[in-house]
Amino acid sequence: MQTDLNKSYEPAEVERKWYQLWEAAGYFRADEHAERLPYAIVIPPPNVTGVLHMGHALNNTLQDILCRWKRMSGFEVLWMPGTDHAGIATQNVVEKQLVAEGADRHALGRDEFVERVWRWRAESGGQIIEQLKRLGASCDWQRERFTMDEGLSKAVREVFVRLYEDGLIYRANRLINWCPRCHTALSDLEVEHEEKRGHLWHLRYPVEGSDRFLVVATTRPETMLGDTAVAVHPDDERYADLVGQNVRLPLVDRLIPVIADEYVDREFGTGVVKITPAHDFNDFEVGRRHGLEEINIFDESGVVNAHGGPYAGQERYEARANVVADLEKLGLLAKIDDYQNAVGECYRCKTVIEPYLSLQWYVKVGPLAEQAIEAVQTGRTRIVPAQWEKTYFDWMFNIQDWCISRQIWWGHRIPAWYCADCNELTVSREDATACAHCGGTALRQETDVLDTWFSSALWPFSTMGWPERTVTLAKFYPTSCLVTGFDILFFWVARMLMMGLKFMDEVPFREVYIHALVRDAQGQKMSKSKGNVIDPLHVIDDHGADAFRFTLASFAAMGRDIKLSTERIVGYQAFANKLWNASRFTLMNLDDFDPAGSDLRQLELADADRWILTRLHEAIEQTEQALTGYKFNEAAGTLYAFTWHSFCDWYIELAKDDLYGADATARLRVQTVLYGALEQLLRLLHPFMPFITEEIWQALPGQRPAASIMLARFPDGADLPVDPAGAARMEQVMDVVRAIRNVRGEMDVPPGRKIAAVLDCKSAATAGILEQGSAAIRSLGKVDQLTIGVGVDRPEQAATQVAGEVEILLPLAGLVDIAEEEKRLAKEIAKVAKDVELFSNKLRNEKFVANAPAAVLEKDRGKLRDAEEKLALLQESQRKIEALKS
RNA sequence: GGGCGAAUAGCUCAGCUGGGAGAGCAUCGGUCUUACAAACCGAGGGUCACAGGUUCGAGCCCUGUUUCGCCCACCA
Repeated sequence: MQTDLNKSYEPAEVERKWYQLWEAAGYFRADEHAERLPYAIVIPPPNVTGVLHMGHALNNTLQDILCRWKRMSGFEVLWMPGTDHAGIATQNVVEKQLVAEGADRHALGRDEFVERVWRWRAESGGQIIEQLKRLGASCDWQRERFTMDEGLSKAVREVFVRLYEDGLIYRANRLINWCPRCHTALSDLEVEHEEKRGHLWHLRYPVEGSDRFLVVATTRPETMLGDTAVAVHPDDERYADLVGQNVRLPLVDRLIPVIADEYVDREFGTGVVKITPAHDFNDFEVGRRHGLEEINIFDESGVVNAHGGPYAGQERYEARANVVADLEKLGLLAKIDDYQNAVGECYRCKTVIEPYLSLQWYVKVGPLAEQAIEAVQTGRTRIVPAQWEKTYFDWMFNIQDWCISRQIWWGHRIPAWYCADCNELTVSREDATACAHCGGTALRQETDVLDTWFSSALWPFSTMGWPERTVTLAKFYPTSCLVTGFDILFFWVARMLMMGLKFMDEVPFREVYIHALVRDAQGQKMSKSKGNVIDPLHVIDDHGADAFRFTLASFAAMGRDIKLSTERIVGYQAFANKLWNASRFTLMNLDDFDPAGSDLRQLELADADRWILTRLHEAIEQTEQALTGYKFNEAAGTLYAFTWHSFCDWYIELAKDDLYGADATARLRVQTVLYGALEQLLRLLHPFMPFITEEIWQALPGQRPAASIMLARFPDGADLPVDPAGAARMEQVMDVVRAIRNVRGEMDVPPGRKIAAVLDCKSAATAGILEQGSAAIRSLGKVDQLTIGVGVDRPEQAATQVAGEVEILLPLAGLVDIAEEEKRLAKEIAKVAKDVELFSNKLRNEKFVANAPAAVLEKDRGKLRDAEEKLALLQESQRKIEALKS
């Protein structure tokens, strides 16, 4: 007995070997000219700055499972990979480098800086691609794209210009979310609201020409420098007489009006609100309604500007402290309450957002959203699990125009040029050289770049060569499925739907599978910039990629959070090891076996064979079905249970008798079944555990139908001889073995100790079945003297157990003492008696009998019958034991 | 302020359209039985968060409550 497999499974070497081979052989490549039906997935492009974290690992494992499964199922599979330029995140990374070198981007200048970012990318960007390969991702790497590629940039310009020409892109001077650290505008989505402890300051504003004060409540006292009104509710009688009058704004000594506006909540605070149109979204609206001046008191770093008078030059929090102190000195600080409210933060750097008045570019999303809503409503794109459709609709129905301009340097520069001569705007696909309006050549390009998500939104078609009408697009668009986390449902999924429908007249994907997020121990979302990531590469190093992938697949069912446990990974590592050893066993016994010379379907099978093949058939069907419904955990569970508990625990053990016996025909039969079952099992497992399955598959004897398991066909249950009756017979034999083991275990009979057993059957048929399975009963039950029959001679002193139609009698002589058996019987009887009680009560219930479906009734009646019979037999034994004792 | 999710064995979690509560790990007992001690055999362990309701029957459906988490939102 020998095998090519090492004594223990060493993932590192195996993984490296096969991945290299697969890639070199071109097995990941998609052929757009192929006849086969297409199956396409575009990868959610990780940030080029990214390092593989648990979220990526889960996301890409699931995609790889789908791709490998579909590839094996006969589809032409395109898994399109690539990375995202991640404007702000990447700029931040390079800026930090510059700072470390004692430089900054402004000193470098724009062109130089952008050059530097490209260089950074060439040198250290995209390491995540290599990490995805460690995971086993079968992407078509030759097609790898980057959102700043020439082709994708062309797509971005085309889309921008077309949207502009359609009136769906416009500029507006509004209050936007400004990050004072990143120095750029952000979209609403890019602001994260964080509940924070703060204060509510009550400030007293003197009413002009009176000795009265109006007390306003604010969470941001420093913004009072930019107040241009004080507002009360129109129906608030307390202040009715003051509307139209002025208050004198302290510190800056400016007269501002008291206005009335519905926006004010009379119940909150004092019912008086200071209005700072340039630094608060509500106040901005109020200001526009009342024609108030908008005084911007900050510069782009959040430092008070010249409008802040004496506070000019102070950072906003410094100014806050000083304003409060100064007001207090003047006796104008009425009180300070503790207060908790949601503060907006930059999603990239967590700096508190400053509402900031500026001129920005917007996409008018209403018309685009309409189509995208309809596409999901009509099922042209299906979101799985469907609960997310509600979230999608809620957002889409209330969607706001999208601020797309960013004041950073790394990204797609907006293709718009300003004419110095006529002041008009030229928006152009090509770099403009002359004004489209006056022909002037004194043009200056817009310095803003586009939101990174603008280019991401085009990903499903820009990566396939759009705006050219490529063969790739014709073959693979719309894609089959998008696999992603819910955190980017709005950022990305919704926008891809809008852009796909607008520019391709077709949804970008037929299905969206939304999986849970992997969070850290605190339940915090893991993210690239937070630095709270756990390195999946360590997991792969320690436990192997296959075990890791299998773990992730098993976790995939969870609603929203996944807290990865090392224990589970260790458990699945043991599973990989189990598979490895079962394969070693099989191979050890196949040296004289040639698969070509023997066919499963031609064999005269034994019940054990029928049983394992029937179970395998079920496992195949269940796996297929689970994957179709994106129930990765169910598929993993099915495979785990079949492999370990059916194939290893039972079939391999059953096989040993025939493998080591004298009957050459029996040996060949079992070899054929072992080989066939294992070979199919490997293919079934391959999408989940690509490396170990390939390693074992390649070690199998004989000729295989494909050069790699990843090119082999996914198992088809129809190829297997299925025999439920044979399987059921085997189950009867197994029940007897279980019963014997149960008694042995309960009585602490050492596994090495052989015992005698008498099986008293109710029918000759049952006796016949057990006779067929007698070898299994002997070897698995560790029985040396076995008697099977109907109404056989019963030993005087015996431990009794009942399995279906069989009474199992294990002679006690010399085995254990009677007291032990008495205890065991009492326990067993109590258990069965509970069953009898349960079912007889149930069946005595007239309403139950009247209402329950016939099938349920029949089942319960059968269970009651079985329990009663079992109870009677056990009680009979109990009586005998009692008799013996006395 | 809306919306969503979670609550099941000591731990981490499954449980699909309602029909006698499951897995892995951990625990206890017995084993180095020639693929595997990363293993084998056996056992114990749950008022399915709480309170009502619908039903012959509820972990599952309905109502309410509590705790935790997330998303969205312009109440200073």
